[in-house]
Amino acid sequence: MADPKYPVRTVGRTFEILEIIQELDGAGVSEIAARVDIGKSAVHNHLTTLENYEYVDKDGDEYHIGLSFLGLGAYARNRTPIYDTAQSQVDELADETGELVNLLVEKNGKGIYLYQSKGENAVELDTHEGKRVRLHCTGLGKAILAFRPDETVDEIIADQGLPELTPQTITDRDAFDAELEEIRDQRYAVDREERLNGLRCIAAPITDDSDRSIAAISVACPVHRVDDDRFYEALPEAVLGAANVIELEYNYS
Amino acid sequence: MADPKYPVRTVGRTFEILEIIQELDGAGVSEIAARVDIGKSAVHNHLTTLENYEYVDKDGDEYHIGLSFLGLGAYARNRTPIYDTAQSQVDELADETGELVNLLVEKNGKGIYLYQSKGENAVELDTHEGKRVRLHCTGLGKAILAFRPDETVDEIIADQGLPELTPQTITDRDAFDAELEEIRDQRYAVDREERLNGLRCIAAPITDDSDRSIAAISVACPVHRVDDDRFYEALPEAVLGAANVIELEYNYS
DNA sequence: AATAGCATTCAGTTATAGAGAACAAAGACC
DNA sequence: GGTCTTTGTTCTCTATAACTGAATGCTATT
Repeated sequence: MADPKYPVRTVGRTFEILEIIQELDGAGVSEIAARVDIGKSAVHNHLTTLENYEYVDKDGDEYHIGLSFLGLGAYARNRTPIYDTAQSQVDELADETGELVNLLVEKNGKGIYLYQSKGENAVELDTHEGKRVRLHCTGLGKAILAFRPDETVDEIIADQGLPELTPQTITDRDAFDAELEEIRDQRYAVDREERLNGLRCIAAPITDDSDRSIAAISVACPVHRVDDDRFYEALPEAVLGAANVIELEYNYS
Repeated sequence: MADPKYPVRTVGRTFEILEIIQELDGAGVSEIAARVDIGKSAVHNHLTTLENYEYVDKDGDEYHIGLSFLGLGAYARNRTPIYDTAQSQVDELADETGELVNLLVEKNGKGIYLYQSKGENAVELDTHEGKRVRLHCTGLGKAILAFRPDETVDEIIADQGLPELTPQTITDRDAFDAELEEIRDQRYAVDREERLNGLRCIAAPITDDSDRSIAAISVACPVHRVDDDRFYEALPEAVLGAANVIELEYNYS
Protein backbone atom coordinates (compact mmCIF):
# COMPACT_ATOMS: atom_id res chain seq x y z
CA MET A 1 0.00 0.00 0.00
CA ALA A 2 2.86 2.33 0.79
CA ASP A 3 4.67 3.22 -2.40
CA PRO A 4 7.04 0.45 -3.37
CA LYS A 5 10.69 1.24 -2.77
CA TYR A 6 11.77 -0.21 -6.08
CA PRO A 7 8.78 -0.25 -8.36
CA VAL A 8 8.77 -2.08 -11.65
CA ARG A 9 7.46 0.59 -13.97
CA THR A 10 6.54 -1.81 -16.73
CA VAL A 11 4.14 -3.64 -14.47
CA GLY A 12 2.30 -0.43 -13.79
CA ARG A 13 2.20 0.50 -17.44
CA THR A 14 0.82 -2.91 -18.35
CA PHE A 15 -2.17 -2.46 -16.09
CA GLU A 16 -2.64 1.13 -17.16
CA ILE A 17 -2.93 -0.12 -20.71
CA LEU A 18 -5.37 -2.84 -19.71
CA GLU A 19 -7.52 -0.38 -17.80
CA ILE A 20 -7.57 1.99 -20.75
CA ILE A 21 -8.70 -0.82 -23.02
CA GLN A 22 -11.47 -1.64 -20.61
CA GLU A 23 -12.53 1.96 -20.23
CA LEU A 24 -12.64 2.55 -23.95
CA ASP A 25 -14.32 -0.78 -24.52
CA GLY A 26 -11.63 -1.84 -26.95
CA ALA A 27 -8.96 0.38 -28.43
CA GLY A 28 -6.21 0.63 -31.04
CA VAL A 29 -2.51 1.30 -30.63
CA SER A 30 -2.57 5.03 -31.27
CA GLU A 31 -5.61 5.60 -29.13
CA ILE A 32 -3.91 3.92 -26.20
CA ALA A 33 -0.57 5.62 -26.80
CA ALA A 34 -2.33 8.98 -26.62
CA ARG A 35 -3.46 8.22 -23.07
CA VAL A 36 -0.43 6.56 -21.63
CA ASP A 37 2.94 8.16 -21.32
CA ILE A 38 4.80 6.04 -23.86
CA GLY A 39 5.05 6.01 -27.64
CA LYS A 40 3.13 4.04 -30.21
CA SER A 41 5.80 1.46 -30.80
CA ALA A 42 6.18 0.71 -27.12
CA VAL A 43 2.44 0.30 -26.74
CA HIS A 44 2.47 -1.97 -29.73
CA ASN A 45 5.13 -4.13 -28.11
CA HIS A 46 3.11 -4.38 -24.93
CA LEU A 47 -0.04 -5.36 -26.77
CA THR A 48 1.54 -8.07 -28.87
CA THR A 49 3.08 -9.52 -25.74
CA LEU A 50 -0.22 -9.45 -23.89
CA GLU A 51 -1.88 -11.05 -26.87
CA ASN A 52 0.70 -13.79 -26.88
CA TYR A 53 -0.14 -14.59 -23.27
CA GLU A 54 -3.82 -14.46 -24.25
CA TYR A 55 -4.61 -11.68 -21.83
CA VAL A 56 -5.85 -9.50 -24.63
CA ASP A 57 -7.65 -10.43 -27.84
CA LYS A 58 -6.97 -8.73 -31.08
CA ASP A 59 -9.99 -8.09 -33.24
CA GLY A 60 -8.90 -6.38 -36.44
CA ASP A 61 -7.01 -3.35 -35.22
CA GLU A 62 -8.80 -3.25 -31.88
CA TYR A 63 -7.51 -4.85 -28.77
CA HIS A 64 -9.87 -6.19 -26.13
CA ILE A 65 -9.62 -7.56 -22.61
CA GLY A 66 -9.18 -11.33 -22.80
CA LEU A 67 -11.24 -13.95 -21.04
CA SER A 68 -8.12 -15.18 -19.25
CA PHE A 69 -8.82 -12.57 -16.62
CA LEU A 70 -11.96 -14.47 -15.77
CA GLY A 71 -9.75 -17.27 -14.48
CA LEU A 72 -7.89 -14.98 -12.10
CA GLY A 73 -11.01 -13.05 -11.17
CA ALA A 74 -13.20 -16.04 -10.43
CA TYR A 75 -10.36 -17.59 -8.49
CA ALA A 76 -9.98 -14.48 -6.33
CA ARG A 77 -13.71 -14.40 -5.74
CA ASN A 78 -13.86 -18.05 -4.76
CA ARG A 79 -11.12 -17.42 -2.25
CA THR A 80 -13.24 -14.76 -0.57
CA PRO A 81 -14.81 -16.68 2.31
CA ILE A 82 -18.24 -15.08 2.27
CA TYR A 83 -18.82 -15.72 -1.41
CA ASP A 84 -19.58 -19.38 -1.18
CA THR A 85 -22.25 -19.05 1.47
CA ALA A 86 -23.76 -15.82 0.21
CA GLN A 87 -24.20 -16.68 -3.44
CA SER A 88 -27.29 -18.84 -3.19
CA GLN A 89 -28.99 -16.39 -0.85
CA VAL A 90 -28.33 -13.53 -3.22
CA ASP A 91 -29.87 -15.54 -6.04
CA GLU A 92 -32.86 -16.38 -3.91
CA LEU A 93 -33.42 -12.80 -2.84
CA ALA A 94 -33.30 -11.71 -6.48
CA ASP A 95 -35.89 -14.32 -7.36
CA GLU A 96 -38.08 -13.34 -4.48
CA THR A 97 -38.02 -9.59 -5.04
CA GLY A 98 -37.55 -9.54 -8.79
CA GLU A 99 -35.03 -6.74 -8.32
CA LEU A 100 -31.25 -6.38 -8.61
CA VAL A 101 -29.41 -7.85 -5.64
CA ASN A 102 -25.77 -7.05 -4.86
CA LEU A 103 -23.08 -8.37 -2.58
CA LEU A 104 -20.28 -5.97 -1.64
CA VAL A 105 -17.03 -6.39 0.26
CA GLU A 106 -14.58 -3.76 1.44
CA LYS A 107 -11.00 -3.66 0.23
CA ASN A 108 -8.55 -0.86 1.02
CA GLY A 109 -11.32 1.52 1.94
CA LYS A 110 -13.30 0.97 -1.23
CA GLY A 111 -16.20 -1.30 -1.99
CA ILE A 112 -15.97 -4.10 -4.53
CA TYR A 113 -19.08 -5.75 -5.94
CA LEU A 114 -18.44 -9.42 -5.39
CA TYR A 115 -21.59 -10.88 -6.84
CA GLN A 116 -24.77 -9.70 -8.45
CA SER A 117 -28.01 -11.43 -9.31
CA LYS A 118 -30.72 -10.05 -11.53
CA GLY A 119 -34.36 -10.63 -10.67
CA GLU A 120 -37.07 -10.48 -13.28
CA ASN A 121 -37.46 -6.69 -13.18
CA ALA A 122 -33.89 -5.80 -12.28
CA VAL A 123 -32.74 -2.31 -13.25
CA GLU A 124 -29.89 -2.04 -15.73
CA LEU A 125 -27.05 -0.31 -13.97
CA ASP A 126 -23.46 0.77 -14.26
CA THR A 127 -22.53 -1.75 -11.59
CA HIS A 128 -20.90 -5.01 -12.51
CA GLU A 129 -19.01 -7.63 -10.61
CA GLY A 130 -15.57 -6.39 -9.68
CA LYS A 131 -16.55 -2.73 -9.91
CA ARG A 132 -15.18 -0.44 -7.23
CA VAL A 133 -17.34 2.15 -5.51
CA ARG A 134 -16.99 4.71 -2.75
CA LEU A 135 -18.42 3.43 0.48
CA HIS A 136 -20.08 6.59 1.75
CA CYS A 137 -22.64 6.95 -1.00
CA THR A 138 -24.14 3.50 -1.26
CA GLY A 139 -26.38 1.60 1.07
CA LEU A 140 -23.96 -1.29 0.92
CA GLY A 141 -20.99 0.83 1.86
CA LYS A 142 -22.81 2.55 4.72
CA ALA A 143 -23.95 -0.81 6.06
CA ILE A 144 -20.36 -2.03 6.07
CA LEU A 145 -18.97 1.12 7.68
CA ALA A 146 -21.65 1.14 10.39
CA PHE A 147 -20.26 -2.11 11.69
CA ARG A 148 -16.59 -1.21 11.72
CA PRO A 149 -14.62 0.54 14.48
CA ASP A 150 -14.84 4.35 14.51
CA GLU A 151 -11.13 4.67 13.76
CA THR A 152 -11.54 2.71 10.56
CA VAL A 153 -14.33 5.02 9.45
CA ASP A 154 -12.24 8.05 10.39
CA GLU A 155 -9.30 6.84 8.37
CA ILE A 156 -11.34 6.12 5.29
CA ILE A 157 -13.11 9.46 5.36
CA ALA A 158 -9.87 11.31 6.09
CA ASP A 159 -8.42 9.60 3.05
CA GLN A 160 -11.31 9.94 0.65
CA GLY A 161 -13.62 12.61 2.01
CA LEU A 162 -17.35 12.55 1.34
CA PRO A 163 -17.56 13.65 -2.28
CA GLU A 164 -20.96 14.60 -3.61
CA LEU A 165 -22.22 12.32 -6.37
CA THR A 166 -25.84 13.44 -6.40
CA PRO A 167 -27.74 16.18 -4.55
CA GLN A 168 -28.72 13.50 -2.02
CA THR A 169 -25.21 12.35 -1.15
CA ILE A 170 -24.39 12.86 2.51
CA THR A 171 -21.42 15.21 2.48
CA ASP A 172 -21.45 16.42 6.07
CA ARG A 173 -19.42 14.45 8.54
CA ASP A 174 -21.79 14.85 11.47
CA ALA A 175 -24.78 13.92 9.38
CA PHE A 176 -22.86 10.89 8.22
CA ASP A 177 -22.09 9.77 11.76
CA ALA A 178 -25.74 10.17 12.67
CA GLU A 179 -26.64 8.08 9.64
CA LEU A 180 -24.29 5.30 10.73
CA GLU A 181 -25.79 5.42 14.19
CA GLU A 182 -29.26 4.97 12.74
CA ILE A 183 -28.05 2.07 10.63
CA ARG A 184 -26.63 0.38 13.71
CA ASP A 185 -30.02 0.85 15.34
CA GLN A 186 -32.21 -0.63 12.64
CA ARG A 187 -29.52 -2.96 11.27
CA TYR A 188 -30.10 -1.91 7.71
CA ALA A 189 -29.12 1.03 5.56
CA VAL A 190 -31.13 3.05 3.08
CA ASP A 191 -29.65 4.70 0.02
CA ARG A 192 -31.95 7.48 -1.15
CA GLU A 193 -30.47 8.30 -4.56
CA GLU A 194 -27.16 9.11 -2.91
CA ARG A 195 -24.96 7.62 -5.60
CA LEU A 196 -27.22 7.66 -8.62
CA ASN A 197 -30.28 9.71 -9.37
CA GLY A 198 -33.41 7.61 -9.57
CA LEU A 199 -31.95 4.66 -7.70
CA ARG A 200 -32.75 3.59 -4.16
CA CYS A 201 -31.37 0.65 -2.18
CA ILE A 202 -31.98 -1.23 1.03
CA ALA A 203 -28.79 -2.84 2.34
CA ALA A 204 -27.94 -4.99 5.33
CA PRO A 205 -24.53 -5.82 6.73
CA ILE A 206 -23.30 -9.36 7.11
CA THR A 207 -21.35 -9.53 10.34
CA ASP A 208 -19.10 -12.07 12.02
CA ASP A 209 -19.59 -13.41 15.52
CA SER A 210 -18.12 -10.26 17.07
CA ASP A 211 -20.49 -8.07 15.05
CA ARG A 212 -17.88 -6.72 12.66
CA SER A 213 -19.07 -6.41 9.06
CA ILE A 214 -17.63 -8.78 6.50
CA ALA A 215 -19.82 -7.78 3.60
CA ALA A 216 -23.21 -6.30 2.80
CA ILE A 217 -26.17 -7.35 0.70
CA SER A 218 -28.64 -5.03 -1.00
CA VAL A 219 -31.69 -4.75 -3.15
CA ALA A 220 -31.58 -1.89 -5.65
CA CYS A 221 -34.64 -0.52 -7.40
CA PRO A 222 -35.78 2.48 -9.39
CA VAL A 223 -37.59 5.23 -7.47
CA HIS A 224 -40.48 5.50 -9.87
CA ARG A 225 -41.50 1.85 -9.97
CA VAL A 226 -41.26 0.81 -6.35
CA ASP A 227 -43.52 2.76 -3.99
CA ASP A 228 -42.64 3.77 -0.46
CA ASP A 229 -44.75 1.09 1.13
CA ARG A 230 -42.90 -1.73 -0.48
CA PHE A 231 -39.55 0.03 -0.25
CA TYR A 232 -39.71 0.80 3.45
CA GLU A 233 -41.60 -2.29 4.60
CA ALA A 234 -41.31 -5.39 2.47
CA LEU A 235 -37.79 -4.89 1.17
CA PRO A 236 -36.00 -4.32 4.49
CA GLU A 237 -37.61 -7.44 5.83
CA ALA A 238 -36.52 -9.50 2.86
CA VAL A 239 -32.97 -8.15 2.91
CA LEU A 240 -32.59 -8.64 6.64
CA GLY A 241 -33.87 -12.17 6.31
CA ALA A 242 -31.31 -13.02 3.66
CA ALA A 243 -28.47 -11.39 5.60
CA ASN A 244 -29.47 -13.37 8.63
CA VAL A 245 -29.40 -16.71 6.85
CA ILE A 246 -25.96 -15.93 5.44
CA GLU A 247 -24.64 -14.95 8.87
CA LEU A 248 -25.92 -18.12 10.44
CA GLU A 249 -24.40 -20.32 7.79
CA TYR A 250 -21.16 -18.39 7.78
CA ASN A 251 -20.62 -18.19 11.51
CA TYR A 252 -21.89 -21.55 12.63
CA SER A 253 -20.81 -24.09 10.08
CA MET B 1 -0.74 -15.52 -31.61
CA ALA B 2 2.47 -15.67 -33.58
CA ASP B 3 5.39 -14.84 -31.31
CA PRO B 4 5.68 -11.12 -30.90
CA LYS B 5 8.55 -9.55 -32.83
CA TYR B 6 9.54 -7.34 -29.92
CA PRO B 7 8.18 -8.84 -26.77
CA VAL B 8 8.15 -6.99 -23.48
CA ARG B 9 9.70 -9.53 -21.19
CA THR B 10 8.51 -7.87 -18.02
CA VAL B 11 4.90 -8.25 -19.09
CA GLY B 12 5.38 -11.97 -19.52
CA ARG B 13 7.12 -12.29 -16.20
CA THR B 14 4.34 -10.42 -14.45
CA PHE B 15 1.74 -12.89 -15.60
CA GLU B 16 3.99 -15.82 -14.89
CA ILE B 17 4.23 -14.62 -11.32
CA LEU B 18 0.49 -14.15 -11.07
CA GLU B 19 -0.17 -17.61 -12.44
CA ILE B 20 2.27 -19.12 -9.96
CA ILE B 21 0.51 -17.37 -7.09
CA GLN B 22 -2.78 -18.75 -8.30
CA GLU B 23 -1.43 -22.23 -8.76
CA LEU B 24 0.16 -22.30 -5.31
CA ASP B 25 -2.93 -20.68 -3.79
CA GLY B 26 -0.84 -17.91 -2.29
CA ALA B 27 2.94 -17.79 -2.11
CA GLY B 28 5.91 -15.96 -0.65
CA VAL B 29 8.78 -14.24 -2.42
CA SER B 30 11.27 -17.09 -2.25
CA GLU B 31 8.74 -19.67 -3.27
CA ILE B 32 7.90 -17.70 -6.38
CA ALA B 33 11.52 -16.88 -7.17
CA ALA B 34 12.29 -20.60 -7.17
CA ARG B 35 9.81 -21.13 -10.02
CA VAL B 36 10.41 -18.15 -12.18
CA ASP B 37 13.67 -17.32 -13.87
CA ILE B 38 14.58 -14.24 -11.84
CA GLY B 39 16.03 -13.64 -8.40
CA LYS B 40 14.31 -13.01 -5.11
CA SER B 41 14.82 -9.27 -5.08
CA ALA B 42 13.40 -8.86 -8.56
CA VAL B 43 10.35 -10.91 -7.61
CA HIS B 44 9.98 -8.76 -4.55
CA ASN B 45 9.98 -5.62 -6.65
CA HIS B 46 7.31 -7.08 -8.91
CA LEU B 47 5.11 -8.03 -6.00
CA THR B 48 5.27 -4.69 -4.22
CA THR B 49 4.38 -3.00 -7.49
CA LEU B 50 1.47 -5.33 -8.09
CA GLU B 51 0.32 -4.75 -4.55
CA ASN B 52 0.46 -1.03 -5.06
CA TYR B 53 -1.87 -1.38 -8.03
CA GLU B 54 -4.08 -3.61 -5.89
CA TYR B 55 -3.74 -6.56 -8.23
CA VAL B 56 -2.30 -8.68 -5.47
CA ASP B 57 -3.05 -8.69 -1.76
CA LYS B 58 -0.37 -9.17 0.82
CA ASP B 59 -1.38 -11.27 3.78
CA GLY B 60 1.56 -11.51 6.16
CA ASP B 61 4.35 -12.84 3.98
CA GLU B 62 1.98 -14.46 1.50
CA TYR B 63 0.83 -12.81 -1.65
CA HIS B 64 -2.57 -13.55 -3.12
CA ILE B 65 -4.45 -12.77 -6.30
CA GLY B 66 -6.42 -9.57 -5.81
CA LEU B 67 -10.10 -9.02 -6.43
CA SER B 68 -9.27 -6.36 -9.00
CA PHE B 69 -9.04 -9.14 -11.53
CA LEU B 70 -12.72 -9.72 -11.03
CA GLY B 71 -13.34 -6.35 -12.64
CA LEU B 72 -11.42 -7.25 -15.77
CA GLY B 73 -12.75 -10.81 -15.81
CA ALA B 74 -16.40 -9.94 -15.36
CA TYR B 75 -16.02 -7.22 -17.96
CA ALA B 76 -14.56 -9.67 -20.47
CA ARG B 77 -17.36 -12.10 -19.78
CA ASN B 78 -20.06 -9.49 -20.18
CA ARG B 79 -18.58 -8.59 -23.53
CA THR B 80 -19.02 -12.16 -24.71
CA PRO B 81 -22.29 -11.99 -26.62
CA ILE B 82 -23.72 -15.35 -25.63
CA TYR B 83 -23.28 -14.78 -21.90
CA ASP B 84 -26.15 -12.44 -21.40
CA THR B 85 -28.75 -14.67 -23.01
CA ALA B 86 -27.37 -17.96 -21.74
CA GLN B 87 -26.97 -17.13 -18.07
CA SER B 88 -30.58 -17.41 -16.99
CA GLN B 89 -31.06 -20.64 -18.92
CA VAL B 90 -28.01 -22.17 -17.28
CA ASP B 91 -29.38 -21.24 -13.88
CA GLU B 92 -32.74 -22.69 -14.75
CA LEU B 93 -31.28 -25.94 -16.01
CA ALA B 94 -29.29 -26.28 -12.81
CA ASP B 95 -32.43 -25.75 -10.76
CA GLU B 96 -34.36 -28.23 -12.85
CA THR B 97 -31.78 -31.02 -12.83
CA GLY B 98 -30.14 -30.32 -9.50
CA GLU B 99 -26.78 -30.98 -11.16
CA LEU B 100 -23.80 -28.88 -12.20
CA VAL B 101 -24.42 -26.94 -15.41
CA ASN B 102 -21.62 -25.40 -17.46
CA LEU B 103 -21.32 -22.97 -20.33
CA LEU B 104 -18.18 -23.21 -22.45
CA VAL B 105 -16.81 -21.09 -25.27
CA GLU B 106 -13.84 -21.73 -27.54
CA LYS B 107 -10.83 -19.44 -27.64
CA ASN B 108 -7.63 -20.17 -29.54
CA GLY B 109 -8.42 -23.85 -29.79
CA LYS B 110 -9.09 -24.28 -26.10
CA GLY B 111 -12.29 -24.25 -24.10
CA ILE B 112 -13.00 -21.63 -21.45
CA TYR B 113 -15.73 -22.11 -18.88
CA LEU B 114 -17.74 -18.93 -19.14
CA TYR B 115 -20.37 -19.61 -16.53
CA GLN B 116 -21.34 -22.29 -14.12
CA SER B 117 -24.41 -22.87 -11.98
CA LYS B 118 -24.69 -25.36 -9.19
CA GLY B 119 -27.92 -27.29 -8.66
CA GLU B 120 -28.83 -28.76 -5.34
CA ASN B 121 -26.82 -31.96 -5.80
CA ALA B 122 -24.04 -30.54 -7.96
CA VAL B 123 -20.73 -32.41 -7.91
CA GLU B 124 -17.71 -30.55 -6.58
CA LEU B 125 -15.24 -30.36 -9.42
CA ASP B 126 -11.93 -28.89 -10.49
CA THR B 127 -13.75 -26.69 -12.97
CA HIS B 128 -14.32 -23.03 -12.22
CA GLU B 129 -15.25 -20.06 -14.31
CA GLY B 130 -12.37 -18.99 -16.49
CA LYS B 131 -10.70 -22.39 -16.42
CA ARG B 132 -9.25 -23.65 -19.68
CA VAL B 133 -9.75 -27.19 -20.91
CA ARG B 134 -8.86 -29.28 -23.90
CA LEU B 135 -11.76 -29.55 -26.28
CA HIS B 136 -11.42 -33.19 -27.34
CA CYS B 137 -12.06 -34.75 -23.94
CA THR B 138 -15.17 -32.97 -22.74
CA GLY B 139 -18.74 -33.17 -23.90
CA LEU B 140 -18.76 -29.40 -24.21
CA GLY B 141 -15.65 -29.33 -26.37
CA LYS B 142 -16.85 -32.10 -28.63
CA ALA B 143 -20.20 -30.38 -29.06
CA ILE B 144 -18.43 -27.21 -30.13
CA LEU B 145 -16.05 -28.97 -32.51
CA ALA B 146 -18.85 -30.96 -34.12
CA PHE B 147 -20.34 -27.73 -35.39
CA ARG B 148 -17.20 -26.15 -36.77
CA PRO B 149 -15.66 -26.59 -40.24
CA ASP B 150 -13.49 -29.69 -40.69
CA GLU B 151 -10.40 -27.56 -41.27
CA THR B 152 -10.79 -25.91 -37.89
CA VAL B 153 -10.96 -29.31 -36.22
CA ASP B 154 -7.92 -30.46 -38.21
CA GLU B 155 -5.91 -27.46 -37.16
CA ILE B 156 -6.73 -27.81 -33.50
CA ILE B 157 -5.92 -31.51 -33.42
CA ALA B 158 -2.75 -31.00 -35.42
CA ASP B 159 -1.75 -28.43 -32.88
CA GLN B 160 -2.75 -30.19 -29.69
CA GLY B 161 -3.19 -33.86 -30.51
CA LEU B 162 -5.64 -36.06 -28.65
CA PRO B 163 -3.86 -36.61 -25.35
CA GLU B 164 -5.23 -39.32 -23.08
CA LEU B 165 -6.58 -38.01 -19.79
CA THR B 166 -8.43 -41.12 -18.68
CA PRO B 167 -8.71 -44.64 -20.12
CA GLN B 168 -11.94 -43.47 -21.81
CA THR B 169 -10.47 -40.50 -23.66
CA ILE B 170 -10.82 -40.82 -27.41
CA THR B 171 -7.27 -40.78 -28.70
CA ASP B 172 -7.75 -42.16 -32.19
CA ARG B 173 -8.40 -39.63 -34.91
CA ASP B 174 -10.81 -41.79 -36.91
CA ALA B 175 -12.79 -42.66 -33.81
CA PHE B 176 -12.91 -38.97 -32.97
CA ASP B 177 -14.26 -38.06 -36.39
CA ALA B 178 -16.93 -40.75 -36.07
CA GLU B 179 -17.83 -39.34 -32.67
CA LEU B 180 -18.26 -35.85 -34.10
CA GLU B 181 -20.43 -37.28 -36.85
CA GLU B 182 -22.67 -38.92 -34.28
CA ILE B 183 -22.89 -35.66 -32.33
CA ARG B 184 -23.99 -33.85 -35.46
CA ASP B 185 -26.66 -36.52 -35.90
CA GLN B 186 -28.18 -36.42 -32.47
CA ARG B 187 -27.27 -32.77 -31.78
CA TYR B 188 -25.81 -33.52 -28.39
CA ALA B 189 -22.54 -34.97 -27.10
CA VAL B 190 -21.87 -37.49 -24.37
CA ASP B 191 -18.75 -37.48 -22.23
CA ARG B 192 -18.26 -40.93 -20.73
CA GLU B 193 -15.53 -40.24 -18.17
CA GLU B 194 -13.26 -39.00 -20.93
CA ARG B 195 -11.69 -36.16 -18.96
CA LEU B 196 -12.24 -37.24 -15.39
CA ASN B 197 -12.88 -40.67 -13.93
CA GLY B 198 -16.31 -40.95 -12.40
CA LEU B 199 -17.75 -37.97 -14.25
CA ARG B 200 -20.20 -38.03 -17.14
CA CYS B 201 -21.72 -35.16 -19.07
CA ILE B 202 -24.40 -34.44 -21.61
CA ALA B 203 -23.60 -31.39 -23.70
CA ALA B 204 -25.37 -29.54 -26.50
CA PRO B 205 -23.95 -26.95 -28.86
CA ILE B 206 -25.41 -23.48 -29.16
CA THR B 207 -25.25 -22.52 -32.80
CA ASP B 208 -25.80 -19.37 -34.80
CA ASP B 209 -28.18 -19.04 -37.73
CA SER B 210 -25.72 -20.72 -40.05
CA ASP B 211 -25.34 -23.67 -37.68
CA ARG B 212 -21.85 -22.82 -36.49
CA SER B 213 -21.27 -23.37 -32.80
CA ILE B 214 -20.83 -20.33 -30.57
CA ALA B 215 -20.77 -22.12 -27.25
CA ALA B 216 -21.97 -25.30 -25.58
CA ILE B 217 -23.99 -26.07 -22.48
CA SER B 218 -23.70 -29.21 -20.39
CA VAL B 219 -24.98 -31.07 -17.37
CA ALA B 220 -22.27 -32.91 -15.44
CA CYS B 221 -22.98 -35.67 -12.95
CA PRO B 222 -21.24 -38.48 -11.11
CA VAL B 223 -21.47 -41.95 -12.65
CA HIS B 224 -22.53 -43.68 -9.47
CA ARG B 225 -25.47 -41.47 -8.56
CA VAL B 226 -27.20 -40.95 -11.88
CA ASP B 227 -28.38 -44.13 -13.58
CA ASP B 228 -28.34 -44.78 -17.30
CA ASP B 229 -32.03 -44.20 -17.73
CA ARG B 230 -31.92 -40.68 -16.47
CA PHE B 231 -28.54 -39.99 -18.04
CA TYR B 232 -29.44 -41.10 -21.55
CA GLU B 233 -33.09 -40.04 -21.59
CA ALA B 234 -34.08 -37.21 -19.29
CA LEU B 235 -30.84 -35.24 -19.33
CA PRO B 236 -30.35 -34.97 -23.10
CA GLU B 237 -33.88 -33.72 -23.41
CA ALA B 238 -33.38 -31.10 -20.73
CA VAL B 239 -30.05 -29.94 -22.14
CA LEU B 240 -31.36 -29.76 -25.69
CA GLY B 241 -34.34 -27.79 -24.47
CA ALA B 242 -32.15 -25.22 -22.78
CA ALA B 243 -29.80 -24.96 -25.75
CA ASN B 244 -32.78 -24.41 -27.98
CA VAL B 245 -34.18 -21.56 -25.92
CA ILE B 246 -30.79 -19.87 -25.87
CA GLU B 247 -30.42 -20.21 -29.64
CA LEU B 248 -33.83 -18.75 -30.26
CA GLU B 249 -33.20 -15.77 -28.03
CA TYR B 250 -29.72 -15.26 -29.36
CA ASN B 251 -30.50 -15.51 -33.03
CA TYR B 252 -33.87 -13.84 -33.24
CA SER B 253 -33.83 -10.90 -30.88
C1' DA C 1 20.56 -18.12 22.88
C1' DA C 2 21.58 -19.75 18.42
C1' DT C 3 20.29 -20.80 14.04
C1' DA C 4 17.66 -21.13 9.99
C1' DG C 5 14.70 -19.36 6.77
C1' DC C 6 12.52 -15.89 5.34
C1' DA C 7 11.75 -10.80 3.45
C1' DT C 8 13.89 -6.59 2.33
C1' DT C 9 17.52 -3.19 1.03
C1' DC C 10 21.01 -1.58 -1.89
C1' DA C 11 24.76 -0.55 -5.20
C1' DG C 12 26.50 -2.09 -9.55
C1' DT C 13 25.78 -4.03 -14.18
C1' DT C 14 23.54 -5.35 -18.11
C1' DA C 15 19.71 -6.27 -20.58
C1' DT C 16 15.71 -4.23 -22.40
C1' DA C 17 12.00 -1.02 -22.73
C1' DG C 18 11.20 2.94 -25.16
C1' DA C 19 12.06 6.84 -28.62
C1' DG C 20 11.68 8.22 -32.99
C1' DA C 21 11.94 7.86 -37.69
C1' DA C 22 10.64 5.22 -41.69
C1' DC C 23 7.59 2.17 -43.94
C1' DA C 24 3.15 -0.15 -45.02
C1' DA C 25 -1.63 -0.45 -45.30
C1' DA C 26 -6.15 1.13 -45.21
C1' DG C 27 -9.71 4.75 -45.43
C1' DA C 28 -11.46 9.28 -46.34
C1' DC C 29 -12.09 12.90 -49.25
C1' DC C 30 -12.22 15.43 -53.23
C1' DG D 1 -9.15 7.06 -59.17
C1' DG D 2 -5.68 9.38 -57.05
C1' DT D 3 -4.08 12.14 -53.05
C1' DC D 4 -3.95 12.87 -48.30
C1' DT D 5 -4.55 11.35 -43.66
C1' DT D 6 -4.53 8.09 -40.20
C1' DT D 7 -3.06 4.05 -37.97
C1' DG D 8 -0.43 -0.16 -37.48
C1' DT D 9 4.18 -2.22 -37.83
C1' DT D 10 9.27 -2.58 -38.26
C1' DC D 11 13.72 -1.32 -36.90
C1' DT D 12 17.97 0.74 -34.86
C1' DC D 13 19.96 3.03 -31.10
C1' DT D 14 20.38 4.57 -26.34
C1' DA D 15 19.15 5.72 -21.68
C1' DT D 16 16.94 3.64 -18.36
C1' DA D 17 15.22 0.63 -15.30
C1' DA D 18 15.07 -4.30 -14.31
C1' DC D 19 17.95 -7.64 -12.38
C1' DT D 20 21.97 -9.79 -9.85
C1' DG D 21 24.12 -10.95 -5.83
C1' DA D 22 25.55 -9.93 -1.51
C1' DA D 23 24.39 -7.84 2.81
C1' DT D 24 21.04 -6.79 6.30
C1' DG D 25 17.10 -7.34 9.13
C1' DC D 26 13.20 -9.91 10.94
C1' DT D 27 10.65 -13.87 12.94
C1' DA D 28 10.07 -18.23 14.38
C1' DT D 29 11.72 -22.52 16.02
C1' DT D 30 14.36 -25.64 18.80
